[in-house]
Amino acid sequence: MSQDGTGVDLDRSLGYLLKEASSALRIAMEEVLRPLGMSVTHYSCLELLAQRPGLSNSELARGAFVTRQSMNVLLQALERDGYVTRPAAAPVGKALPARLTPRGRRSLAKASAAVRSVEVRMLAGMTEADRSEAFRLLRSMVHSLRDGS
Amino acid sequence: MSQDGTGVDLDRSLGYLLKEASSALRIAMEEVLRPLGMSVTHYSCLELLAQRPGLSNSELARGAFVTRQSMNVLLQALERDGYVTRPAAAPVGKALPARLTPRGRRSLAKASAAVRSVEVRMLAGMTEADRSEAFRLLRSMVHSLRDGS
DNA sequence: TGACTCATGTCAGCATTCTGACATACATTG
DNA sequence: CAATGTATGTCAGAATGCTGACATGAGTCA
Repeated sequence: MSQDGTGVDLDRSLGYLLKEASSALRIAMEEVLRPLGMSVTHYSCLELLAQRPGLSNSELARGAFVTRQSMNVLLQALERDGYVTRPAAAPVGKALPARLTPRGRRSLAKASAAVRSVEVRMLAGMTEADRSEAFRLLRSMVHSLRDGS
Repeated sequence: MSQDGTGVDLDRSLGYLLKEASSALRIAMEEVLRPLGMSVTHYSCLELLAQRPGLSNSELARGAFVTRQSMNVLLQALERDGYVTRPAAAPVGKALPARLTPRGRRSLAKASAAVRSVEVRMLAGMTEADRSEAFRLLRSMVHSLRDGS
């Protein structure tokens, strides 16, 4: 509530609002994924593999915004439980291309529907033009942040 | 890259882009806060207390988007290290109003400057109108997500 | 007043993610 | 060819956050 001129005013900070939105989205996703026994990262991994079969552990990590070490832990569990398969040896380099098993695909189907409903809810009240604007603005922020100082 | 009609297309998903932007912001903030020995939640707590002195543990937790249990751990450490003070007994109810010590304020000053530079960088390339739009759109998403299905 | 509901602080245990480190595979460059 | 730089998979340990649980204080309502 205060305004001392030197601090970051949270109520006017786009960064704070961005974190708030992201937090709300994460909570909503966890809510619908919990009944399926799936975490957000878990779902992200399966969704990435469905859209881009053959992604490596490191690529999946970047796509899910976690470290490759974290993704490795998850991938090993998914492999052990039969949702994902990886070849024993790398066809090239060290990267092991991962693929969904039929079981993984079935598991993803339910989760994907649940997540889609969250996204639909999030977009409620926004026009098509709004969504385009949101895309443009978020892309701009990502780009500026990635560019380094 | 694929388009099977049933899945969520990550390249066109506003939710995915929101997560990407939030991740980029978090990484950028961690980068500038690390030299100060401060985590994002740590900084958030101090910033909240600077702007709204007397916030309770639970209120700080909501403001920093963590559970009150997590904030409690942090708050106890901050209290132990002399960045924050809380009265021994609650003036009303069980809520203990926390306040920054001079040391806490000094520590925050550097962090706040660092974080401000990140936000400035994120906003580079956006017009004033863009920022207003971004506010409106993000607020709309938060509101829709909070409203429940 | 007594029963109920809700918010809070806090403890304990668990899950997830991160940082640090190492070996390996490929590309680039001298 | 040898040296270097970059990317990868993986192991180990530490940090961080979460869920579950309990007791306490305040408000509501019959």
